[in-house]
Amino acid sequence: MYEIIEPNFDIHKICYSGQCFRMREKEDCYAVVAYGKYVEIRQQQDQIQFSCTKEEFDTIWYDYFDLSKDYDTFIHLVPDTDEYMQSAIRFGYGIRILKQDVWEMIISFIISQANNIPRIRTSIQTICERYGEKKETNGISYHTFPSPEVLSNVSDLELRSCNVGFRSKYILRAAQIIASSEVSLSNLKKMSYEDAKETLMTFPGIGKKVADCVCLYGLHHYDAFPIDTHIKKVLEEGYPHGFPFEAYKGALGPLQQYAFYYDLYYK
DNA sequence: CTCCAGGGGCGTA
DNA sequence: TACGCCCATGGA
Repeated sequence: MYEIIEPNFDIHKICYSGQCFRMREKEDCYAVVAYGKYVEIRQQQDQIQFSCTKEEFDTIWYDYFDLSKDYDTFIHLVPDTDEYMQSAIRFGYGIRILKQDVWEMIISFIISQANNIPRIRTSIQTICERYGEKKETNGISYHTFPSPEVLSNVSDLELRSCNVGFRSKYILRAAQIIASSEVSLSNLKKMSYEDAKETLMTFPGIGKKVADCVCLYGLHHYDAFPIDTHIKKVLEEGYPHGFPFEAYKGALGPLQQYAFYYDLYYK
Protein backbone atom coordinates (compact mmCIF):
# COMPACT_ATOMS: atom_id res chain seq x y z
CA MET A 1 0.00 0.00 0.00
CA TYR A 2 1.25 3.45 -0.89
CA GLU A 3 -0.43 6.78 -0.19
CA ILE A 4 -0.12 10.23 -1.67
CA ILE A 5 -1.73 13.64 -1.11
CA GLU A 6 -3.11 15.35 -4.24
CA PRO A 7 -5.96 17.90 -4.09
CA ASN A 8 -6.52 18.03 -7.85
CA PHE A 9 -7.43 14.38 -8.24
CA ASP A 10 -10.82 12.65 -8.27
CA ILE A 11 -10.75 8.94 -9.03
CA HIS A 12 -14.53 8.75 -9.41
CA LYS A 13 -14.64 11.46 -12.05
CA ILE A 14 -11.62 9.98 -13.83
CA CYS A 15 -13.32 6.58 -13.91
CA TYR A 16 -16.44 8.04 -15.52
CA SER A 17 -14.73 10.66 -17.71
CA GLY A 18 -14.95 8.54 -20.88
CA GLN A 19 -11.20 8.40 -21.55
CA CYS A 20 -10.68 4.93 -20.08
CA PHE A 21 -12.94 1.95 -20.58
CA ARG A 22 -11.44 -0.65 -18.26
CA MET A 23 -11.46 1.19 -14.93
CA ARG A 24 -14.17 -0.21 -12.68
CA GLU A 25 -15.93 1.03 -9.57
CA LYS A 26 -16.10 -1.65 -6.87
CA GLU A 27 -17.74 -1.57 -3.42
CA ASP A 28 -15.03 0.41 -1.68
CA CYS A 29 -12.48 1.19 -4.38
CA TYR A 30 -11.70 1.68 -8.07
CA ALA A 31 -9.91 -1.09 -9.95
CA VAL A 32 -7.50 -0.40 -12.80
CA VAL A 33 -5.80 -2.78 -15.22
CA ALA A 34 -3.05 -1.18 -17.28
CA TYR A 35 0.42 -2.07 -18.57
CA GLY A 36 -0.17 -5.65 -17.45
CA LYS A 37 -0.73 -4.65 -13.83
CA TYR A 38 -3.73 -4.46 -11.51
CA VAL A 39 -4.18 -1.84 -8.82
CA GLU A 40 -6.98 -0.72 -6.51
CA ILE A 41 -7.41 2.91 -5.55
CA ARG A 42 -9.14 4.27 -2.48
CA GLN A 43 -9.66 7.99 -2.01
CA GLN A 44 -10.79 10.16 0.89
CA GLN A 45 -10.61 13.85 0.05
CA ASP A 46 -7.02 14.51 -1.04
CA GLN A 47 -5.64 11.25 0.40
CA ILE A 48 -5.20 8.62 -2.28
CA GLN A 49 -4.18 5.06 -1.52
CA PHE A 50 -2.74 2.69 -4.13
CA SER A 51 -2.79 -1.04 -3.38
CA CYS A 52 0.77 -1.52 -4.55
CA THR A 53 4.36 -0.99 -3.48
CA LYS A 54 6.06 2.39 -3.69
CA GLU A 55 8.27 0.92 -6.39
CA GLU A 56 5.32 -0.08 -8.60
CA PHE A 57 3.67 3.28 -7.96
CA ASP A 58 6.86 5.10 -9.00
CA THR A 59 7.39 3.04 -12.15
CA ILE A 60 3.79 2.81 -13.40
CA TRP A 61 0.97 4.63 -11.67
CA TYR A 62 2.67 7.97 -11.05
CA ASP A 63 3.00 8.39 -14.81
CA TYR A 64 -0.32 6.72 -15.63
CA PHE A 65 -2.20 9.33 -13.59
CA ASP A 66 0.04 12.13 -14.87
CA LEU A 67 0.96 13.13 -11.33
CA SER A 68 4.04 15.11 -12.32
CA LYS A 69 1.74 17.68 -13.93
CA ASP A 70 0.11 20.52 -12.02
CA TYR A 71 -3.38 20.69 -13.52
CA ASP A 72 -4.01 24.10 -11.95
CA THR A 73 -1.71 25.56 -14.61
CA PHE A 74 -4.20 24.43 -17.27
CA ILE A 75 -7.08 25.87 -15.31
CA HIS A 76 -5.39 29.24 -14.77
CA LEU A 77 -5.24 29.67 -18.54
CA VAL A 78 -9.01 30.17 -18.62
CA PRO A 79 -10.18 33.75 -17.94
CA ASP A 80 -13.26 34.54 -15.83
CA THR A 81 -14.98 35.76 -18.98
CA ASP A 82 -15.16 32.20 -20.36
CA GLU A 83 -18.09 31.22 -18.18
CA TYR A 84 -18.78 27.99 -20.00
CA MET A 85 -15.29 26.60 -19.40
CA GLN A 86 -15.24 27.93 -15.83
CA SER A 87 -18.41 25.96 -15.12
CA ALA A 88 -17.04 22.85 -16.84
CA ILE A 89 -13.83 23.04 -14.79
CA ARG A 90 -15.74 23.50 -11.54
CA PHE A 91 -17.87 20.48 -12.41
CA GLY A 92 -14.99 18.29 -13.53
CA TYR A 93 -12.28 19.44 -11.11
CA GLY A 94 -10.03 16.49 -10.29
CA ILE A 95 -10.09 14.92 -13.74
CA ARG A 96 -6.68 14.24 -15.23
CA ILE A 97 -5.51 13.01 -18.63
CA LEU A 98 -4.31 9.44 -18.20
CA LYS A 99 -1.18 8.18 -19.93
CA GLN A 100 -2.59 4.97 -21.33
CA ASP A 101 -1.08 2.35 -23.60
CA VAL A 102 -1.06 3.56 -27.24
CA TRP A 103 -1.94 0.21 -28.77
CA GLU A 104 -4.86 -0.21 -26.38
CA MET A 105 -6.05 3.31 -27.23
CA ILE A 106 -5.93 2.60 -30.98
CA ILE A 107 -8.26 -0.39 -30.62
CA SER A 108 -10.43 1.17 -27.89
CA PHE A 109 -11.21 4.30 -29.88
CA ILE A 110 -11.72 2.43 -33.14
CA ILE A 111 -14.41 0.54 -31.21
CA SER A 112 -15.79 3.83 -29.84
CA GLN A 113 -16.94 5.18 -33.22
CA ALA A 114 -20.74 5.48 -33.55
CA ASN A 115 -21.01 3.53 -30.31
CA ASN A 116 -22.00 4.18 -26.70
CA ILE A 117 -19.78 3.99 -23.63
CA PRO A 118 -21.42 0.97 -21.91
CA ARG A 119 -21.09 -1.15 -25.05
CA ILE A 120 -17.53 0.03 -25.68
CA ARG A 121 -16.67 -1.19 -22.19
CA THR A 122 -18.24 -4.62 -22.61
CA SER A 123 -16.67 -5.14 -26.05
CA ILE A 124 -13.19 -4.32 -24.72
CA GLN A 125 -13.78 -6.47 -21.65
CA THR A 126 -14.78 -9.42 -23.86
CA ILE A 127 -11.71 -8.97 -26.05
CA CYS A 128 -9.44 -8.94 -22.98
CA GLU A 129 -11.10 -12.01 -21.45
CA ARG A 130 -10.85 -13.99 -24.68
CA TYR A 131 -7.45 -12.97 -26.00
CA GLY A 132 -5.60 -11.28 -23.14
CA GLU A 133 -3.28 -12.93 -20.67
CA LYS A 134 -4.84 -14.09 -17.43
CA LYS A 135 -3.01 -12.86 -14.34
CA GLU A 136 -3.56 -12.68 -10.61
CA THR A 137 -2.68 -10.15 -7.92
CA ASN A 138 -3.52 -10.68 -4.25
CA GLY A 139 -6.06 -13.35 -5.16
CA ILE A 140 -7.82 -11.15 -7.71
CA SER A 141 -7.66 -12.38 -11.29
CA TYR A 142 -7.71 -10.08 -14.29
CA HIS A 143 -6.94 -10.10 -17.99
CA THR A 144 -4.39 -7.93 -19.78
CA PHE A 145 -5.12 -6.23 -23.08
CA PRO A 146 -4.09 -8.60 -25.93
CA SER A 147 -1.00 -7.82 -28.02
CA PRO A 148 -1.15 -6.81 -31.70
CA GLU A 149 0.35 -10.20 -32.62
CA VAL A 150 -2.42 -12.12 -30.86
CA LEU A 151 -5.24 -9.96 -32.21
CA SER A 152 -3.88 -10.06 -35.77
CA ASN A 153 -4.39 -13.84 -35.76
CA VAL A 154 -8.05 -13.70 -34.75
CA SER A 155 -10.66 -14.26 -37.46
CA ASP A 156 -13.06 -11.53 -38.51
CA LEU A 157 -16.08 -13.64 -37.58
CA GLU A 158 -14.68 -14.32 -34.13
CA LEU A 159 -14.02 -10.63 -33.52
CA ARG A 160 -17.56 -9.78 -34.55
CA SER A 161 -18.86 -12.00 -31.79
CA CYS A 162 -17.19 -9.59 -29.36
CA ASN A 163 -20.02 -7.23 -30.33
CA VAL A 164 -17.86 -4.80 -32.29
CA GLY A 165 -20.02 -4.95 -35.44
CA PHE A 166 -18.66 -3.33 -38.59
CA ARG A 167 -15.51 -2.23 -36.72
CA SER A 168 -14.01 -5.74 -36.75
CA LYS A 169 -12.17 -5.21 -40.05
CA TYR A 170 -10.68 -1.96 -38.74
CA ILE A 171 -9.45 -3.74 -35.60
CA LEU A 172 -7.89 -6.58 -37.58
CA ARG A 173 -6.16 -4.26 -40.02
CA ALA A 174 -4.78 -2.12 -37.18
CA ALA A 175 -3.43 -5.25 -35.49
CA GLN A 176 -1.73 -6.28 -38.74
CA ILE A 177 -0.25 -2.82 -39.29
CA ILE A 178 1.29 -2.79 -35.82
CA ALA A 179 2.27 -6.47 -35.64
CA SER A 180 4.04 -6.25 -39.00
CA SER A 181 5.75 -2.99 -37.96
CA GLU A 182 4.30 -1.33 -41.05
CA VAL A 183 3.86 1.42 -38.46
CA SER A 184 6.18 1.21 -35.47
CA LEU A 185 4.71 2.09 -32.10
CA SER A 186 8.06 3.31 -30.80
CA ASN A 187 8.36 5.66 -33.78
CA LEU A 188 4.80 6.84 -33.26
CA LYS A 189 5.70 7.78 -29.68
CA LYS A 190 8.60 9.93 -30.88
CA MET A 191 6.56 11.89 -33.43
CA SER A 192 5.15 15.38 -33.04
CA TYR A 193 1.40 15.67 -32.49
CA GLU A 194 0.83 16.61 -36.12
CA ASP A 195 2.91 13.73 -37.53
CA ALA A 196 1.41 11.18 -35.15
CA LYS A 197 -2.13 12.28 -36.03
CA GLU A 198 -1.39 12.09 -39.75
CA THR A 199 0.17 8.64 -39.39
CA LEU A 200 -2.77 7.32 -37.37
CA MET A 201 -5.21 8.62 -39.99
CA THR A 202 -3.64 6.29 -42.57
CA PHE A 203 -5.25 3.41 -40.66
CA PRO A 204 -8.67 2.44 -42.06
CA GLY A 205 -11.30 3.35 -39.48
CA ILE A 206 -9.21 6.12 -37.91
CA GLY A 207 -10.25 9.64 -38.84
CA LYS A 208 -9.62 12.99 -37.14
CA LYS A 209 -11.59 12.25 -33.99
CA VAL A 210 -10.19 8.79 -33.21
CA ALA A 211 -6.66 9.96 -34.09
CA ASP A 212 -7.02 12.85 -31.65
CA CYS A 213 -8.21 10.51 -28.90
CA VAL A 214 -5.16 8.28 -29.44
CA CYS A 215 -2.90 11.35 -29.48
CA LEU A 216 -4.40 12.68 -26.24
CA TYR A 217 -4.92 9.55 -24.13
CA GLY A 218 -2.18 7.34 -25.56
CA LEU A 219 0.53 9.72 -26.74
CA HIS A 220 -0.22 12.47 -24.24
CA HIS A 221 -0.19 15.37 -26.66
CA TYR A 222 -1.90 18.07 -24.59
CA ASP A 223 -3.03 19.98 -27.70
CA ALA A 224 -5.07 17.12 -29.19
CA PHE A 225 -8.70 18.22 -29.12
CA PRO A 226 -11.06 15.39 -30.12
CA ILE A 227 -14.33 16.71 -31.54
CA ASP A 228 -17.16 14.22 -31.10
CA THR A 229 -20.94 14.70 -30.94
CA HIS A 230 -20.75 16.18 -27.43
CA ILE A 231 -17.92 18.63 -28.15
CA LYS A 232 -19.59 19.61 -31.42
CA LYS A 233 -22.64 20.59 -29.38
CA VAL A 234 -20.45 22.45 -26.86
CA LEU A 235 -18.78 24.45 -29.63
CA GLU A 236 -22.11 25.34 -31.25
CA GLU A 237 -24.03 26.20 -28.10
CA GLY A 238 -21.29 27.41 -25.74
CA TYR A 239 -19.07 29.19 -28.25
CA PRO A 240 -21.23 30.69 -31.03
CA HIS A 241 -18.47 33.23 -31.79
CA GLY A 242 -15.72 30.62 -31.96
CA PHE A 243 -13.61 28.66 -29.50
CA PRO A 244 -10.32 30.30 -28.38
CA PHE A 245 -8.02 27.60 -29.72
CA GLU A 246 -4.99 29.90 -29.83
CA ALA A 247 -5.40 31.25 -26.30
CA TYR A 248 -5.76 27.73 -24.88
CA LYS A 249 -2.77 26.26 -26.70
CA GLY A 250 -0.94 23.84 -24.45
CA ALA A 251 -4.09 22.97 -22.55
CA LEU A 252 -6.57 22.10 -25.31
CA GLY A 253 -6.78 18.40 -24.45
CA PRO A 254 -7.45 18.80 -20.72
CA LEU A 255 -10.00 21.57 -21.41
CA GLN A 256 -11.72 19.37 -23.97
CA GLN A 257 -11.93 16.69 -21.26
CA TYR A 258 -13.59 19.06 -18.77
CA ALA A 259 -16.07 20.19 -21.43
CA PHE A 260 -16.83 16.63 -22.48
CA TYR A 261 -17.46 15.48 -18.91
CA TYR A 262 -19.60 18.54 -18.22
CA ASP A 263 -21.77 17.95 -21.28
CA LEU A 264 -21.97 14.20 -20.64
CA TYR A 265 -23.34 14.47 -17.09
CA TYR A 266 -24.60 17.99 -16.48
CA LYS A 267 -26.02 19.17 -19.83
C1' DC B 1 -41.44 3.16 -35.47
C1' DT B 2 -37.17 6.52 -35.36
C1' DC B 3 -33.16 8.38 -33.14
C1' DC B 4 -28.78 8.10 -31.16
C1' DA B 5 -24.23 6.48 -29.41
C1' DG B 6 -16.82 9.83 -27.84
C1' DG B 7 -17.25 8.29 -36.60
C1' DG B 8 -15.33 7.02 -40.88
C1' DG B 9 -15.33 5.57 -45.87
C1' DC B 10 -17.04 6.48 -50.12
C1' DG B 11 -19.62 8.42 -53.87
C1' DT B 12 -21.58 12.57 -55.74
C1' DA B 13 -22.19 17.75 -56.80
C1' DT C 1 -15.21 21.36 -49.37
C1' DA C 2 -19.96 19.67 -48.27
C1' DC C 3 -23.48 16.48 -48.00
C1' DG C 4 -25.92 11.79 -47.93
C1' DC C 5 -25.74 7.14 -47.12
C1' DC C 6 -24.00 3.02 -45.32
C1' DC C 7 -21.66 0.31 -41.91
C1' DA C 8 -23.65 -3.24 -36.64
C1' DT C 9 -26.12 -3.01 -32.51
C1' DG C 10 -29.29 -2.20 -28.83
C1' DG C 11 -31.46 1.06 -25.60
C1' DA C 12 -34.53 5.06 -25.28
